[in-house]
Amino acid sequence: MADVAKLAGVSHQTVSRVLNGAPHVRPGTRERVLAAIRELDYRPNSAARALVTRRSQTLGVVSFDSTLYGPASMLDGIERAARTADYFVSVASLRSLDSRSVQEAVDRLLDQGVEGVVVIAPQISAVSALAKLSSSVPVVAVGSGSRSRMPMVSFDNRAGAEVATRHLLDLGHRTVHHLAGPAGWMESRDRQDGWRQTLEAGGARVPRVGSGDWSARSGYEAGLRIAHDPEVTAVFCANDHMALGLLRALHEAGRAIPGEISVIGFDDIPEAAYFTPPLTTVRQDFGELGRRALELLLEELVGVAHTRNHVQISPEMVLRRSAGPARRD
Amino acid sequence: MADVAKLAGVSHQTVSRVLNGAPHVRPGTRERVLAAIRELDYRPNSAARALVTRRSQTLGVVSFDSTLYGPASMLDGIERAARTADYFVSVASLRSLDSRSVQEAVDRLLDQGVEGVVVIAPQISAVSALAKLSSSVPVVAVGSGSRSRMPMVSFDNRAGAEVATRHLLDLGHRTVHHLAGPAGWMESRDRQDGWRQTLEAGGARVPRVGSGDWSARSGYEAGLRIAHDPEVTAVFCANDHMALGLLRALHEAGRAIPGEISVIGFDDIPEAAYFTPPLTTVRQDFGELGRRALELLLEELVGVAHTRNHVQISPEMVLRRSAGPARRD
DNA sequence: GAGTTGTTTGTTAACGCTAACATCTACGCT
DNA sequence: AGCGTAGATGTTAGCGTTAACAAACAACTC
Repeated sequence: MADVAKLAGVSHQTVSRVLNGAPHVRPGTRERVLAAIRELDYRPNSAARALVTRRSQTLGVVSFDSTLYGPASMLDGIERAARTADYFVSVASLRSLDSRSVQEAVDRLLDQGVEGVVVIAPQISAVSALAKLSSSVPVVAVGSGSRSRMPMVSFDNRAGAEVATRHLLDLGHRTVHHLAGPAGWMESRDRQDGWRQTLEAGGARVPRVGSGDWSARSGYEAGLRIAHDPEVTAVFCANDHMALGLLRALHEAGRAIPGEISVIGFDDIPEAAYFTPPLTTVRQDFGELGRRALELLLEELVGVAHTRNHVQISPEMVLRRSAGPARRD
Repeated sequence: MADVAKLAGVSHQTVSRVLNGAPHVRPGTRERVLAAIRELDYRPNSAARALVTRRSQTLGVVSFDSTLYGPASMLDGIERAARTADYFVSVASLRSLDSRSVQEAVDRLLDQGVEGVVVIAPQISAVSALAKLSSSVPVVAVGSGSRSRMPMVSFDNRAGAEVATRHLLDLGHRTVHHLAGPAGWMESRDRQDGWRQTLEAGGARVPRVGSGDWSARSGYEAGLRIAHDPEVTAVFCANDHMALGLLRALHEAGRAIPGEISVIGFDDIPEAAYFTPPLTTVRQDFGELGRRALELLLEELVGVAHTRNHVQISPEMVLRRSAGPARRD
């Protein structure tokens, strides 16, 4: 910076002024400084700036399995939003979701000097870990739906489950089976609750729930178990991947979809439209979720009075061909 | 830090010494300092440290569409590897893949003071942008396969295409059609080259290639076009998503798979095993790829003599049910 | 023309840390 | 005892930036 100042014939402070767009710099001077900067290919040192301003311009994201479509999309949305707000994004992905790991990841980020943290951690344990995390910086959770006091943005999983279940009931199915996600996940719980409530409200019998681990494999295994159960005419799966596995198992067992069994998923992953048959599902806009999370974090950062601590986004049903009317026999 | 020093009754330099594990600190003193650190919940300021050491402990990753399974997995692999090497990772995702965007993203990262950059940028234009990028820090490209001088790690896409094509030929198919990826991508080009060479080596006719944009939708559209072409008995798709769309279109047209048409994909995404039918494909271990890229970057960072500038990983064929023997009629 | 105001620039002092050197102790050797 | 040596600690000076203040100058006002 001293070099630039010398070349432009001004003091280093004036250089700093043009860099930061401070007022009261004569246009001619500004030009000379800019020219010197280009000439020397000068880049301000962010560490020095961070040291004196006490702002790192960096936000942290801790993510669980960023290989999955949901987390990856949220991360993407967060990054995009952060960039437009002129922040950098540093990621820390978790190996496992116990509260120690979450703590550790947040610590790591804090050590780096992030100004705020977004946690993509849908497990109940993770959120409770966060709740007791006395962080020096704002933290917002995303993708979960707990009732904790922590700021968070999530989908209305319950409402999503309701429309899916209702849709099936309206199609004439006597009841709807449910393939839930793994225990401990907020999404699993809320979707299951929504499903159950809808069944009860509709006066339908509530069958035993199966559960998987979100993977297609686990959906397949569940499918094997129910394929020959004549009771089952409609299944609401907690996510599309499991629905895919279920479809596969049903297909192998020779069951017609939706002729004999209707299936609805959750997420609307890009592939869902090309399953056999194309999957009726509940769409979540993960990118939007990430964006909103960052928005909320930014608000906390500037200390806006808590307008709204929880943001909920409504899911939207996508009708395709895997769900149809119940057979009248 | 001064507070810690005072509490422990030592100088700030001694605190620095225990923080950095410097030798010549009496165990008793170290204990007192550690206790003071815990007591005050002190965290070293990374900006100050970066300023004086000139090392940010941060690596940058620029990624194209981190929503896709491949990039997301690589990012994940990179992050994990970076963490074990005690680096932070900062991400910048691109909107588009023109050379200006790449330039911009790398600049952004550089402004932040990263010590090195991994670019997940499979487009030819991106790599050529990198080549002329005179960066002050090491850069490695990943997932591509150009012949440029830039350090990079990639899959041997050509070899992958060869085994897939050969497999189909060995199954008795007179020739193999190809559904290529979009123009401008290194993966598209290399896979297509591998396919073509194998056909030529086997004395088979080289049919016209179709091409998609990696999406299931584009695969579906291509499928619609070839579904009624009796010439087509085997298709090698440049990725699994397009294969999924193709499968769908073929299914709708009533073509039996693999009875009438065999299909092979590329990537082995987690869902591939549950397609209808389960997809024979070529597996890429994206996580491994990311890890290796980081390894290479780390080597550059410590200035190891260029042992090997290009790392290539061999893909592996995964046999499932979508490819079978040609009908003898 | 002296005082007042506003614009433009420069000077100095941090920010929190580590590197380099300086100092002080304890110990062993002759 | 005197000296050298190594270990343990302290002191000082930066790293590159911005904040706060100071100074110089121009343009007004009355």
